[in-house]
Amino acid sequence: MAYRETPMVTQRKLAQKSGLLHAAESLVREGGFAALTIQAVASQAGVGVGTVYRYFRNKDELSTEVFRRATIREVEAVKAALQLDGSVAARLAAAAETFAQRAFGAPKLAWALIAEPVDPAVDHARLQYRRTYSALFEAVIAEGVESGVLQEQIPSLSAAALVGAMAESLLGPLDHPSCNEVTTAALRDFCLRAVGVIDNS
Amino acid sequence: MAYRETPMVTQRKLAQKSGLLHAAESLVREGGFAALTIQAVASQAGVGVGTVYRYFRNKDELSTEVFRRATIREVEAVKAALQLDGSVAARLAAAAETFAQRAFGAPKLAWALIAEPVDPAVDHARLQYRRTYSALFEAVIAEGVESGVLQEQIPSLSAAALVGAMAESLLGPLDHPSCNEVTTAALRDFCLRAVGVIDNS
DNA sequence: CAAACAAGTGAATCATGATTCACTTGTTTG
DNA sequence: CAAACAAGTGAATCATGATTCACTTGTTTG
Repeated sequence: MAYRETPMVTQRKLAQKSGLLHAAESLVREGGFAALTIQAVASQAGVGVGTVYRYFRNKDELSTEVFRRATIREVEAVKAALQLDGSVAARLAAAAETFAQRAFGAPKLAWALIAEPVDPAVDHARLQYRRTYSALFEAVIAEGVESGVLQEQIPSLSAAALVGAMAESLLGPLDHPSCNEVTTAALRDFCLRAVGVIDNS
Repeated sequence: MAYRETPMVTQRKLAQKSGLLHAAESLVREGGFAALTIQAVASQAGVGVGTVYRYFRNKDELSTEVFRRATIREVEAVKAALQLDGSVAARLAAAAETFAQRAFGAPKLAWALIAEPVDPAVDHARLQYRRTYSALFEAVIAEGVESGVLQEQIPSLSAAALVGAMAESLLGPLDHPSCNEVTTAALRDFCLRAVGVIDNS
């Protein structure tokens, strides 16, 4: 009879892979993607380097996966804010605040995801997710323009600009942590003005 | 009597260095910083690799210098626009338009300067120049806030956000070149709204 | 011209991590 | 238990460009 993987082994393999991903993410949280070497992941996870290659085809696959998982959490949080009940302006405000607050909650990780120089493969994933963010904002901006609560504009361009503004404006505050509340509010206000909220009070 | 460099030799050395920088920049214009290898620079300039090391301590010094020279041209153009006669709004509009139009004039170079994944040394220079841009905008925004033609805001944050918005929003258009005029105008309008131009017409 | 020096050369070496692979250890089945 | 297989191992190898250095060529001076 042939060898067949038992549930126990399957379980262990899943745990091992997830352990490697956790080890990798914790390295990135501490030292950015520069700290993510196969050696470091292996020793952090308490296995040999060869073992890492049983779970990931190569380093790009591992780093990209770490990036993807961390970024998806952020995207989902922003997405949830944009889908809250409320006016277009209120939802955009919530999204900007969510993005900023979460970044301040894990500054090094935020920096790694947003701006650290990384391998081309990870950078490619970064561009993809910028487009994902952009698409989320674009939909809400388009809705606002159509319903007349935002000024006339090209939603796709405004959305990309918004993503750029949110990312770049946090770079300074992220490593000179001043008053996060004030920064968050200022960024939110910048975004609201930028999309031209029509105030009919 | 000791050997002493004659003016002719000094001349030739200056020309050689400038030739190497030209060769390097033309490589970047074509293929970004990824195309900037010492081998390529040497063969493009028609010299041996060893010669490159007589003019630049190492690769970082060369790439950083190429980046610096190209970026300074852009910074100066934006600076000039911001120092034009005219209202705060008009100057900010001119700056955004200048930035966009120049980017469309040399898309690959713009991409290399703005967003290409590069060595840490070049990336460090990039961060520096983002701060330079930011400082230019910050001064004008602060002026606008003080004179009451812009809404209340934190000039340093708004300035950084503006720089991020300009950079990010062009990334898409730069490689799917659509109608540059429309994009430029839309970016300008975004920036003007973002800084809260108070319209007292 | 020849001594003294600097510029130019490119094959060989180095540096940094990723990746491999021959081997060991653990699991499954009859 | 032993055959059949997969997981785990880490020292050795590889890949990619940067960098060096022993040597050649050109320049300057008396």
